[in-house]
Amino acid sequence: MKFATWNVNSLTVRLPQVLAWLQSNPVDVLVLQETKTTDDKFPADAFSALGYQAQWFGQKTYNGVALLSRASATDVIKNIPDFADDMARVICATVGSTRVIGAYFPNGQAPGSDKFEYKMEWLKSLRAWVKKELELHPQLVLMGDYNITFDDSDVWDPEGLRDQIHCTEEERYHLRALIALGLHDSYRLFEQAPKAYSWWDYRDFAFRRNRGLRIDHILISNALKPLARACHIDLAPRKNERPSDHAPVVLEIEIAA
DNA sequence: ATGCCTCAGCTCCTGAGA
Repeated sequence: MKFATWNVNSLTVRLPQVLAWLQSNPVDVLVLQETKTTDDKFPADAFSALGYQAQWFGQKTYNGVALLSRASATDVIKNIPDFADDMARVICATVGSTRVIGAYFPNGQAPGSDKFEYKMEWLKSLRAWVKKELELHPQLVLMGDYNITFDDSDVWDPEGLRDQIHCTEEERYHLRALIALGLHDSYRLFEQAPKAYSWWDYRDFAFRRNRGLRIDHILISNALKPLARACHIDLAPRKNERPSDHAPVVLEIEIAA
């Protein structure tokens, strides 16, 4: 099976690119972030025409997530249970034998800000919930736009961005705490080229200069780790004419679809 | 440069993203 995550920065703008990408990359599960559209406008028919079922959870202007799958998705959860949130950030479902969580982690804006505080609270609640999900579902994939780098190797300018948003010790603590639940950064299970990123600022020719961050991750549980076969970031969509600022991340894993 | 680009919306400016 192949699992992928992509922050599309408006599904309205990016729908043709997502459909084209799925046709050349027929993954089994794709989770989307920043759909930025209300549920009544979600283009479910366009995905079903390509053979994908969809689960979606959106809102006006900001946030919004979706889970596309070839096989049917069951036991769907939207947002973190027991965490009151007016932002649409999480979609979770069982696909085949695997529990899949797609998440759009809060940005956090700046250390010390109210939004940073919200990010910390959200991360704490996410972890408590994922812990329970792992107990119920040993085969689990947690993927999405984490808005956190693991370490300097995920950052184009580690010195210049030290302690800046996405690179603070507090954020990285929460990321390591997720790992400590029994999860693995599937990207680093394989040899990767240096300076590999999943997001580049729209400004200042950042993509052309490869000034980016690796903030989109696919974490897999202990039970799935020995089955992982490959993980890569697909740079092709970032070269499109009107690209998202994020690139998709794809995991290949030896489970029957 | 509290700048640079992109997107949504009470749209010709502003807030937010990362």
